[in-house]
Amino acid sequence: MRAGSIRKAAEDMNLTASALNRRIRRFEDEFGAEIFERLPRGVRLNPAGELLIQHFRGQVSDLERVRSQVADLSGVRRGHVSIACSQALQPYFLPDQIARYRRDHPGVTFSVNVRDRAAAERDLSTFSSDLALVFEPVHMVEFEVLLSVPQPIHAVMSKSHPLAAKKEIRLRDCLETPHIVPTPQLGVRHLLEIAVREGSRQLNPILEADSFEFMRHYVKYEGAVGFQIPIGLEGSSDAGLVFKEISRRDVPVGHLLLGQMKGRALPVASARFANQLAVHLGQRDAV
Amino acid sequence: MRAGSIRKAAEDMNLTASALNRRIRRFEDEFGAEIFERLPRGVRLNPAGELLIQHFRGQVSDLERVRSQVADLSGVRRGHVSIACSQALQPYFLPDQIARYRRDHPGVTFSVNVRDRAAAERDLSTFSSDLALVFEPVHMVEFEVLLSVPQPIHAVMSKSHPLAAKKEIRLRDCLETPHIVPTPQLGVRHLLEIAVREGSRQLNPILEADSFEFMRHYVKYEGAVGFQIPIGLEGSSDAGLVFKEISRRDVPVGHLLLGQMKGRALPVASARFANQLAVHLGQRDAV
DNA sequence: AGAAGCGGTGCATTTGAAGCACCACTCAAG
DNA sequence: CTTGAGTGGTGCTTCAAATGCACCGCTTCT
Repeated sequence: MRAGSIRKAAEDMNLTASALNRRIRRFEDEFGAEIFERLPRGVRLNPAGELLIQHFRGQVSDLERVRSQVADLSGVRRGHVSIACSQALQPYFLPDQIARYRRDHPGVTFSVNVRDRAAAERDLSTFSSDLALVFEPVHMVEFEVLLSVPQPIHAVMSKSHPLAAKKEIRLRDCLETPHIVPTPQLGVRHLLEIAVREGSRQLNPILEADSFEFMRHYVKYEGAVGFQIPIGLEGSSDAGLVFKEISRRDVPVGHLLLGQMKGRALPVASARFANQLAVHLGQRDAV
Repeated sequence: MRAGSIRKAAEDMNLTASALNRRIRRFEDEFGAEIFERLPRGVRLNPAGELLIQHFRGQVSDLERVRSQVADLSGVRRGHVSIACSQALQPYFLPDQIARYRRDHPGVTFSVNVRDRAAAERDLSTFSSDLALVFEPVHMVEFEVLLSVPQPIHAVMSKSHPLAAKKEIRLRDCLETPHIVPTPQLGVRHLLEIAVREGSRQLNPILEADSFEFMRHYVKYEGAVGFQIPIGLEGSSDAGLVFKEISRRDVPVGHLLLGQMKGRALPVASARFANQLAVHLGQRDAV
C-alpha cells in the first residue's frame, strides 16, 4: 500500500509494472472515471480514488465480519480483534481484559496497537482497527462512542515527595514543584493546557516525554510530579509510587472512550469483546 | 437469481454447469465454508450463504453509491433512484415529485416499484430499492424512518351518494351501506380491521380488491363506499367523486413513512430525492 | 549530456477458466 | 421394479485473457 508509483506497487505484488498498469486502466475504464492523478514522479489517488479506496476497505472489513459470523454459527469461536488504545491501557487494564476473554475463547486472536488520540481515530476510519479505547479523542467524526468513562487526572510522585502527605492536591501545588508532562498530542497534556489557560498559570516542565511508562519511573529518580489517569495506575505494584487525584476544581475531568467506526458492523468477536470491556468498565448497557 | 439449481443458474448466465459448479466450489474453498446445501433436487443457500449474499448485495449497492458520488464530484448530476411505494402514491404524488426532480437533474433516472407493505420492506433489505414510501409498514426491523406523515383514512364515494352530504362521516355509516375494501395485505385494510375489532362491528364488503384505482372507479358504478388515504386522492380531477375523512374517533390515523435500509449510506441522487420528498411532505429536517 | 526514474504500449507467452463428455446418484412416473 | 429426466461432480481439451518482456517518450536530478 501507498507505494507512490505503479512500478513499486507492482514489485510489492510480485507483478510487472505493465500488468498492474493495464489492470488499473482497465478498471478505470469499466468504473467510468480515473482513479489516479498521473504525476511525473508517480501516481497519487485523486478524490474519486479516495472515495473508492474507502469503499474498498470497508468492503474487505465487512467480508471479514461475514467470515467471523459464519465461523460463529458453525459453533467455532474463532476470529480476530484489533484494537487501538491509548498508552494508559497497556500496563494493566488491556492485558487483563484480553487474557480474560481468551480464557473463554482461546480461538480468538488479538492485535493491540498503541496510538495517540488522533492516530487511533485514523485507524478506525481506515478499518485497520475494529475498536479504539482512547482518552479524550479529538475529532469524533466517524467515531461512534460505545462507552464513556470519566477519568480524572492524577498526580504521580514518589512516596517521599512532600505532596504525598497532603489530603487534597491542587494543580498549583504540582506546578510549584518540578513537574514532567506528556507531549502535546496526548490527552492528559491537552487537559493540563486547558487548566493552565483558564487559571493563567504556566506549565514549566523539567521534562516532556511521550511515554507514560518512562515518566512513571522517572518521578522516583528526581523528586518530581507526573500526571496520569487512574486506569493506567490501578493495580500498580510499584511500592515506591503514590498517585492522588488532582482537585476537580483545577483540571477538567477527562473521559476514556470506547468507540468504533461510525455505522460499521463489527465482527462477532470484536463486538463481544467490546461488550466485555463495557461490563468491566462499569456499565451494563453497551451495544 | 434464485434458479434453484446450478444448471439453471448456469443457463441464465450463459455458462456451462460445470464452469459455474467449479466457480462455486473454488469460492467455497477460499472462503473456508460451504455456501450451499446440496440437495438431490438442486441447491439452496445455507445460513452462511444467506449471510454472504446479504453482504454481497450490500457491497454492490455501496459501489453504486461510490459511483454516484464520483459522478457528483465531477460536476455531473447523474445517478439512479429506485423507490418502492404503496399504490396510493402512483396516481398523483410520485409522478409529480419525480417530474419536479428531473426538471432540475435531467441526468438522473428512476425506477418505481409499486409494492404492498411487506414487499416494500423486503425490497429495501435486498437492496433492490434505495427508498420506500409506504403506508403503515409492518415489521420495521431494518427499516430506518426518514419521515413520517399522518394520513387519516378517507371514505370515497360518488357525488350522488347519501353520505356525500353529511358533515362528519362515521365508520358505522360506511359499514351500513355497501362498501368495498382493500385486500388484507394492504395498510388501509389493516387499519379498518383494527377499527372494527375494537368497535365490535363487522366488515361486510360487497367487493374486495387489491387495486385502489379499480376501487376508485367502481364506487361510481354502484352506490358504494370505498376507502383510501388523502395522498392518493389529492389533485384528483374526477368530478363525479367525493372523499371525506372518516371520524378519527372510529379509525386510527395511519402513517405514510419514507424510509431506507437501516444503516445504509444512500447514493447522492437518492439522498437528494428523499430530501425533496421530505420538503414537499411538509417537513424541513429530514436527513 | 547522461542516468534514473516514471507511465504507457505492442507482441509473445503462459496460465487459468470454460466447454464437452461422462459418471454417480435421487426421484417420480410408468 | 425399470426407466428417464433431473441433479451435482470430474477429467480432459480448448481457448481467451492476463501476464511478462522489451521498448518508447517523458520528466527530473546529477
